[in-house]
Amino acid sequence: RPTVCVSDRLVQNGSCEAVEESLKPLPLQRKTKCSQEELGKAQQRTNERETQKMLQQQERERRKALANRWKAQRPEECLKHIQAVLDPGLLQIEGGGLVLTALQAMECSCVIENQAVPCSITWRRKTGLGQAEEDNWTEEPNLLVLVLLEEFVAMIHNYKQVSMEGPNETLQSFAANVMKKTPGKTLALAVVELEKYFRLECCCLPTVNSHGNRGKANTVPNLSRLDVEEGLVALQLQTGIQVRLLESWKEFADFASTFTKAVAEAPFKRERDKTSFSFCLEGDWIGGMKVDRFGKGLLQVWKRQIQQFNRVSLETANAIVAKYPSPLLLKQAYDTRPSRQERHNLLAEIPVRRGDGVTATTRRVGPELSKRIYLQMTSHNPDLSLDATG
Amino acid sequence: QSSDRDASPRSSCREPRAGLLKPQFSFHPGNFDVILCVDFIETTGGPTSRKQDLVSELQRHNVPFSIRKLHIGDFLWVAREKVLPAAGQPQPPAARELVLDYVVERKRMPDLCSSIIDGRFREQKFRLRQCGISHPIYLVEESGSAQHLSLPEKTLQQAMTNTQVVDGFFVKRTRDLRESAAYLTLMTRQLTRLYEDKTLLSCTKEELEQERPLQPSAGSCRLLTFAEFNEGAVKNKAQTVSEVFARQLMQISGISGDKAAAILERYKTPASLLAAYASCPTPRCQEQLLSDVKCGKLQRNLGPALSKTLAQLYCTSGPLP
DNA sequence: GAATGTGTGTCTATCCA
DNA sequence: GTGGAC
DNA sequence: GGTTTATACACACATT
Repeated sequence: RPTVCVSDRLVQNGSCEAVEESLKPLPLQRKTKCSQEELGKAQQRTNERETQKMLQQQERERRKALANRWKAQRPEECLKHIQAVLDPGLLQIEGGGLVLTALQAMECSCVIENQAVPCSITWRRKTGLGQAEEDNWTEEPNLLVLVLLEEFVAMIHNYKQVSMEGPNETLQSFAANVMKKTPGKTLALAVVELEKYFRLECCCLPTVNSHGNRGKANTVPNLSRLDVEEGLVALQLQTGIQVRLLESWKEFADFASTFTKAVAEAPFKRERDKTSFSFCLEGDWIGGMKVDRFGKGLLQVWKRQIQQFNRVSLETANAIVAKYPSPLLLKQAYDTRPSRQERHNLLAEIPVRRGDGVTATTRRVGPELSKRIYLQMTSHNPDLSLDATG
Repeated sequence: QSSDRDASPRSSCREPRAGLLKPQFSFHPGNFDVILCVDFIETTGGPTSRKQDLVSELQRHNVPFSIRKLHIGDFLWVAREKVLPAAGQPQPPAARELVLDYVVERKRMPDLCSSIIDGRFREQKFRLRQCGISHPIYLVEESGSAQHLSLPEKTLQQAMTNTQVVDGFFVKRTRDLRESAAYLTLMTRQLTRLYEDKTLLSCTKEELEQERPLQPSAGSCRLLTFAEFNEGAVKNKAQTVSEVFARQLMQISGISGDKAAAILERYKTPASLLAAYASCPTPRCQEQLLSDVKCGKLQRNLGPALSKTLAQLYCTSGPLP
């Protein structure tokens, strides 16, 4: 199907049906016994009003709750409903405290908990459904993991040594383990002070170590930046995971803050993208025409409405609007044409003057555009394709 | 190494048209090469420019590449079938090409700035998201981001992280053009390894949109022909009545996407709206017809002012002011 | 939305009869 | 508890 | 006669 974003908009109407339901039982009753009838009427009115009030209040409260939840996702307030969850391992690293400081400087709450993944950050959002104070949070589908420099270097090195297919951990296996522990989450990695490692690797002699398998065995000699890039590209192509290389802990703190903001604003932006028309962002899109309270400018609006069709030049729109200076006049013209062919070609022969003076060539609107405009003005099928060759 | 026919800048930039009409074909392992495609703009900034450095770097790394006019993205990779020269034919038949599932948008910091300001940034991301390629990549060159750009450093970092977190794009940061070339080189090599053992099936965009069950780990994958991809990124898509109606509504100031959608929710077509206006017993009723249409977030009234303006537009029998 | 600031208009709230 | 406010 | 208070709050639109 064509790329229209008229797509899935929320249809949020629960109130109308209920109201109509309550208004239904109102048939007239014959007068037989005055007192009873009066009583019944009164009862009916009372019940009716009670029902209406109840439903109205329920709907109003529901709408307010929904509105508040939507407001909570706006860029300005969304951070206030977010809490960042830091693994204590982060704070035990030198410079890890900067992350806590940076996050606390933002207007989001911040807690330290043991995470399933060491040195990771996750985020929670207040649902807003909680009438009881606090405690209902939903996990955001994001996970940011700080990879210790030594482990990162080791994993790059292990990937380089394709010969040894032992238990040596690579970025891929590391990522796989992380995602196994946190199903359904989008993983992002960060590494700090890799450049410092390279500088030390150059200046100082390579510290040759026994090939200890597990992590803490440190710097592997002769790791080049190319090796790192190789490993990163491999990780990208095999898992789609991206690794942020940072020069300092300050940069990591800034990145964590930026990342937090992005996570907080993500639902808002995604919802907007869903429920907005794609053509608003098209490069040649022009904003609405200003029109005063008595209709000055509506002719320009009408002309620009004609230009919303594909392949309509300014001159063509001018010609059509000159012939039919309002939508209603065009519709009435269609109504007075008895045959379908006449309606299709109503605008086809309208002359369109192109160019200036000597080079002026006069053509016509043409049957193709004429038909498209006819279909647009008269069809009751919203999904009808105007460009279909039928 | 395998220097491509199109690798020389002076060689022809013909774009293979084969494949558009062919319903389906496939490449089998060993019968195709992976080639990096470079957008024409990335190499022709003029002789005074340093754009040729990229070509030099790619040539220095023996990267098989081809320079073309890409209608979206700056780099991508195609699998080109190996064609055997037919007997007596000076030129082998036109090689068919399938575009791999990765596309790169290169952005230098000044470009990123201007893109964000004039709104092209969002538009590009939208087009990349639905161009038919599953893995868009933003290649950002932060050439000493300390430079005074028209936007603060913090803003740009936020934009890049948003692209990663919100849009789900892969964001590769690079220090300069040389590192970018190195990245493209590595990508080319590893993509070659990734795809060389797979069976590549040609596929249309429509088929791809309904289901793409094959992830890059499967033994085969369905890919667009380069011709369909590149043409599809520029051609005007078919319009529907409701889409054009929404665009028409938004021609008047004050009618935004949410407002137009709310109106469309009640009257999905110009005909139905005109019919509703015709059913109104009084002009007063016409003015208020859309006044209580619930708009946007949750059910905010369109209001009497816009309702009246719309009534004027669609109910005025004589010429419009 | 990049981020922030500016003006149109509705919306919510009172007070009071 | 409704509805207007100049 | 036929519009309407007063404040807050959005939204559409315009700028560094």
